[in-house]
Amino acid sequence: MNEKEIATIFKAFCDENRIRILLLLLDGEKCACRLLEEMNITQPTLSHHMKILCDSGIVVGRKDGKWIHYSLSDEGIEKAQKFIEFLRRK
Amino acid sequence: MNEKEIATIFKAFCDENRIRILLLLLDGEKCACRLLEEMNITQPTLSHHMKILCDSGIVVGRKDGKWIHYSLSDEGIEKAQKFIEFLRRK
DNA sequence: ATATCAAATAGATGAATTTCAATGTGAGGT
DNA sequence: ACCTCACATTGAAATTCATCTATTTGATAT
Repeated sequence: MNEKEIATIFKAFCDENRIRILLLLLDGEKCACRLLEEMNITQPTLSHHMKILCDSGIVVGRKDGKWIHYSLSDEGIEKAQKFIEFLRRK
Repeated sequence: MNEKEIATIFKAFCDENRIRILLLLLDGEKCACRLLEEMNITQPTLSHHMKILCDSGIVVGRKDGKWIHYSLSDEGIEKAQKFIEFLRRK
Protein backbone atom coordinates (compact mmCIF):
# COMPACT_ATOMS: atom_id res chain seq x y z
CA MET A 1 0.00 0.00 0.00
CA ASN A 2 1.71 3.17 -1.20
CA GLU A 3 0.94 6.82 -0.47
CA LYS A 4 -1.31 7.16 -3.50
CA GLU A 5 -3.46 4.19 -2.60
CA ILE A 6 -3.86 5.43 0.95
CA ALA A 7 -4.88 8.87 -0.32
CA THR A 8 -7.46 7.23 -2.61
CA ILE A 9 -9.02 5.38 0.31
CA PHE A 10 -9.38 8.56 2.35
CA LYS A 11 -10.84 10.55 -0.56
CA ALA A 12 -14.08 9.01 0.69
CA PHE A 13 -13.94 11.12 3.82
CA CYS A 14 -12.73 14.49 2.62
CA ASP A 15 -15.88 15.88 1.05
CA GLU A 16 -18.90 17.10 2.96
CA ASN A 17 -21.43 15.45 0.65
CA ARG A 18 -19.65 12.12 0.76
CA ILE A 19 -19.64 12.15 4.57
CA ARG A 20 -23.36 12.83 4.35
CA ILE A 21 -23.80 9.80 2.08
CA LEU A 22 -21.78 7.58 4.42
CA LEU A 23 -23.95 8.64 7.34
CA LEU A 24 -27.09 7.85 5.33
CA LEU A 25 -25.70 4.39 4.61
CA LEU A 26 -25.33 3.72 8.34
CA ASP A 27 -29.02 2.72 8.28
CA GLY A 28 -28.12 -0.03 5.82
CA GLU A 29 -28.22 -0.59 2.10
CA LYS A 30 -29.84 2.14 0.02
CA CYS A 31 -30.27 2.55 -3.72
CA ALA A 32 -28.97 5.67 -5.44
CA CYS A 33 -32.46 7.02 -5.96
CA ARG A 34 -33.15 6.86 -2.22
CA LEU A 35 -29.90 8.68 -1.48
CA LEU A 36 -30.76 11.25 -4.10
CA GLU A 37 -34.05 12.03 -2.35
CA GLU A 38 -32.23 12.82 0.88
CA MET A 39 -29.51 14.99 -0.63
CA ASN A 40 -29.63 18.35 -2.30
CA ILE A 41 -27.63 17.46 -5.41
CA THR A 42 -28.43 16.33 -8.94
CA GLN A 43 -28.32 12.72 -10.07
CA PRO A 44 -25.04 13.04 -12.03
CA THR A 45 -23.38 14.66 -9.03
CA LEU A 46 -24.48 11.80 -6.82
CA SER A 47 -23.20 9.35 -9.43
CA HIS A 48 -19.83 11.12 -9.34
CA HIS A 49 -19.59 10.83 -5.56
CA MET A 50 -20.67 7.19 -5.60
CA LYS A 51 -17.86 6.43 -8.02
CA ILE A 52 -15.29 8.01 -5.68
CA LEU A 53 -16.77 6.17 -2.70
CA CYS A 54 -16.65 2.85 -4.55
CA ASP A 55 -13.12 3.49 -5.86
CA SER A 56 -12.05 4.13 -2.28
CA GLY A 57 -13.42 0.73 -1.28
CA ILE A 58 -15.44 2.24 1.57
CA VAL A 59 -18.72 1.61 -0.26
CA VAL A 60 -19.87 -1.25 -2.45
CA GLY A 61 -22.69 -1.35 -4.95
CA ARG A 62 -24.92 -4.36 -5.57
CA LYS A 63 -26.69 -4.36 -8.89
CA ASP A 64 -30.32 -5.48 -8.92
CA GLY A 65 -32.15 -4.89 -12.17
CA LYS A 66 -32.03 -1.22 -12.89
CA TRP A 67 -31.18 -0.34 -9.32
CA ILE A 68 -27.85 -0.27 -7.58
CA HIS A 69 -27.97 -0.79 -3.86
CA TYR A 70 -25.08 0.82 -2.04
CA SER A 71 -23.78 -0.13 1.36
CA LEU A 72 -20.77 0.45 3.59
CA SER A 73 -17.98 -2.07 3.07
CA ASP A 74 -16.53 -3.63 6.20
CA GLU A 75 -13.32 -4.55 4.40
CA GLY A 76 -12.89 -1.02 3.08
CA ILE A 77 -13.57 0.60 6.42
CA GLU A 78 -11.20 -1.86 8.08
CA LYS A 79 -8.43 -0.85 5.68
CA ALA A 80 -8.87 2.80 6.63
CA GLN A 81 -9.01 1.84 10.30
CA LYS A 82 -5.77 -0.15 10.01
CA PHE A 83 -3.91 2.83 8.59
CA ILE A 84 -5.11 5.16 11.33
CA GLU A 85 -4.15 2.58 13.95
CA PHE A 86 -0.75 2.26 12.32
CA LEU A 87 -0.23 6.00 12.77
CA ARG A 88 -0.92 5.69 16.48
CA ARG A 89 1.67 3.02 17.22
CA LYS A 90 4.63 5.16 18.13
CA MET B 1 -19.13 17.23 14.84
CA ASN B 2 -20.80 18.03 11.51
CA GLU B 3 -20.01 16.81 8.00
CA LYS B 4 -17.74 19.77 7.27
CA GLU B 5 -15.62 19.26 10.37
CA ILE B 6 -15.23 15.58 9.62
CA ALA B 7 -14.17 16.37 6.06
CA THR B 8 -11.58 18.85 7.39
CA ILE B 9 -10.05 16.21 9.65
CA PHE B 10 -9.69 13.75 6.80
CA LYS B 11 -8.18 16.32 4.42
CA ALA B 12 -4.97 15.27 6.18
CA PHE B 13 -5.14 11.85 4.55
CA CYS B 14 -6.33 12.57 1.03
CA ASP B 15 -3.16 13.90 -0.53
CA GLU B 16 -0.15 11.80 -1.47
CA ASN B 17 2.41 14.26 -0.13
CA ARG B 18 0.61 14.64 3.18
CA ILE B 19 0.53 10.88 3.67
CA ARG B 20 4.26 10.92 3.00
CA ILE B 21 4.71 13.58 5.69
CA LEU B 22 2.64 11.61 8.20
CA LEU B 23 4.75 8.53 7.57
CA LEU B 24 7.93 10.57 8.09
CA LEU B 25 6.53 11.79 11.41
CA LEU B 26 6.09 8.20 12.59
CA ASP B 27 9.77 8.32 13.59
CA GLY B 28 8.89 11.15 15.97
CA GLU B 29 9.08 14.91 16.00
CA LYS B 30 10.77 16.55 13.02
CA CYS B 31 11.31 20.18 12.09
CA ALA B 32 10.07 21.47 8.74
CA CYS B 33 13.60 21.68 7.37
CA ARG B 34 14.16 17.97 8.07
CA LEU B 35 10.89 17.08 6.35
CA LEU B 36 11.84 19.30 3.43
CA GLU B 37 15.08 17.37 2.93
CA GLU B 38 13.20 14.12 2.58
CA MET B 39 10.54 15.37 0.19
CA ASN B 40 10.68 16.54 -3.38
CA ILE B 41 8.77 19.78 -2.94
CA THR B 42 9.67 23.43 -2.34
CA GLN B 43 9.57 25.06 1.08
CA PRO B 44 6.34 27.04 0.47
CA THR B 45 4.60 23.87 -0.72
CA LEU B 46 5.63 22.07 2.45
CA SER B 47 4.43 25.02 4.50
CA HIS B 48 1.05 24.79 2.75
CA HIS B 49 0.71 21.10 3.55
CA MET B 50 1.79 21.61 7.16
CA LYS B 51 -0.96 24.17 7.54
CA ILE B 52 -3.59 21.72 6.28
CA LEU B 53 -2.21 18.98 8.54
CA CYS B 54 -2.31 21.27 11.58
CA ASP B 55 -5.80 22.56 10.71
CA SER B 56 -6.97 18.96 10.55
CA GLY B 57 -5.64 18.40 14.07
CA ILE B 58 -3.67 15.33 13.01
CA VAL B 59 -0.34 17.15 13.40
CA VAL B 60 0.83 19.70 15.94
CA GLY B 61 3.73 22.13 15.72
CA ARG B 62 5.95 23.11 18.64
CA LYS B 63 7.84 26.35 18.22
CA ASP B 64 11.45 26.43 19.37
CA GLY B 65 13.40 29.52 18.36
CA LYS B 66 13.34 29.71 14.61
CA TRP B 67 12.37 26.08 14.24
CA ILE B 68 8.98 24.44 14.34
CA HIS B 69 9.00 20.82 15.39
CA TYR B 70 6.06 18.89 14.00
CA SER B 71 4.66 15.68 15.40
CA LEU B 72 1.60 13.46 15.12
CA SER B 73 -1.19 14.40 17.51
CA ASP B 74 -2.73 11.56 19.47
CA GLU B 75 -5.91 13.53 20.09
CA GLY B 76 -6.30 14.34 16.40
CA ILE B 77 -5.67 10.79 15.29
CA GLU B 78 -8.07 9.53 17.92
CA LYS B 79 -10.80 11.80 16.55
CA ALA B 80 -10.33 10.32 13.08
CA GLN B 81 -10.27 6.83 14.56
CA LYS B 82 -13.53 7.45 16.45
CA PHE B 83 -15.34 8.43 13.26
CA ILE B 84 -14.15 5.37 11.38
CA GLU B 85 -15.18 3.17 14.30
CA PHE B 86 -18.56 4.85 14.33
CA LEU B 87 -19.05 3.86 10.68
CA ARG B 88 -18.42 0.23 11.55
CA ARG B 89 -21.08 -0.08 14.25
CA LYS B 90 -23.99 -1.29 12.17
C1' DA C 1 -40.90 -1.97 -30.52
C1' DT C 2 -41.75 1.61 -27.41
C1' DA C 3 -41.92 3.79 -23.23
C1' DT C 4 -40.15 4.43 -18.77
C1' DC C 5 -37.14 4.45 -15.06
C1' DA C 6 -32.32 4.12 -12.80
C1' DA C 7 -27.93 5.19 -13.38
C1' DA C 8 -23.69 6.45 -16.15
C1' DT C 9 -21.27 9.37 -19.27
C1' DA C 10 -19.96 13.61 -21.80
C1' DG C 11 -18.94 18.20 -21.81
C1' DA C 12 -18.78 22.68 -19.71
C1' DT C 13 -17.98 25.84 -15.95
C1' DG C 14 -16.54 27.68 -11.73
C1' DA C 15 -14.27 26.78 -7.42
C1' DA C 16 -10.74 24.73 -4.83
C1' DT C 17 -6.24 22.78 -4.59
C1' DT C 18 -1.41 22.12 -5.55
C1' DT C 19 2.54 24.08 -6.79
C1' DC C 20 6.25 27.45 -7.52
C1' DA C 21 9.04 31.97 -7.50
C1' DA C 22 9.39 36.00 -5.00
C1' DT C 23 9.03 38.35 -0.87
C1' DG C 24 8.11 39.07 4.11
C1' DT C 25 8.73 37.97 9.07
C1' DG C 26 10.95 36.88 13.14
C1' DA C 27 14.54 34.76 15.80
C1' DG C 28 19.38 34.24 16.64
C1' DG C 29 24.12 35.17 15.82
C1' DT C 30 28.30 38.53 14.63
C1' DA D 1 22.74 47.36 13.16
C1' DC D 2 23.26 43.74 9.99
C1' DC D 3 23.24 39.04 8.30
C1' DT D 4 21.51 34.54 8.07
C1' DC D 5 18.47 30.88 8.77
C1' DA D 6 13.72 28.79 9.30
C1' DC D 7 9.39 29.39 8.08
C1' DA D 8 5.07 32.00 6.41
C1' DT D 9 2.66 34.69 3.03
C1' DT D 10 1.55 36.51 -1.50
C1' DG D 11 0.34 36.07 -6.03
C1' DA D 12 0.08 33.53 -10.13
C1' DA D 13 -0.19 29.26 -13.08
C1' DA D 14 -1.68 24.64 -13.64
C1' DT D 15 -4.33 21.02 -12.24
C1' DT D 16 -7.99 18.77 -9.98
C1' DC D 17 -12.60 18.66 -8.29
C1' DA D 18 -17.61 19.52 -7.69
C1' DT D 19 -21.35 20.65 -10.01
C1' DC D 20 -24.64 21.33 -13.58
C1' DT D 21 -27.38 20.35 -18.21
C1' DA D 22 -27.90 17.26 -21.80
C1' DT D 23 -27.52 12.83 -23.50
C1' DT D 24 -26.73 7.76 -23.41
C1' DT D 25 -27.03 3.14 -21.66
C1' DG D 26 -29.35 -0.68 -19.85
C1' DA D 27 -33.06 -2.90 -17.66
C1' DT D 28 -37.93 -3.73 -17.13
C1' DA D 29 -42.70 -3.30 -18.36
C1' DT D 30 -46.53 -2.66 -21.75
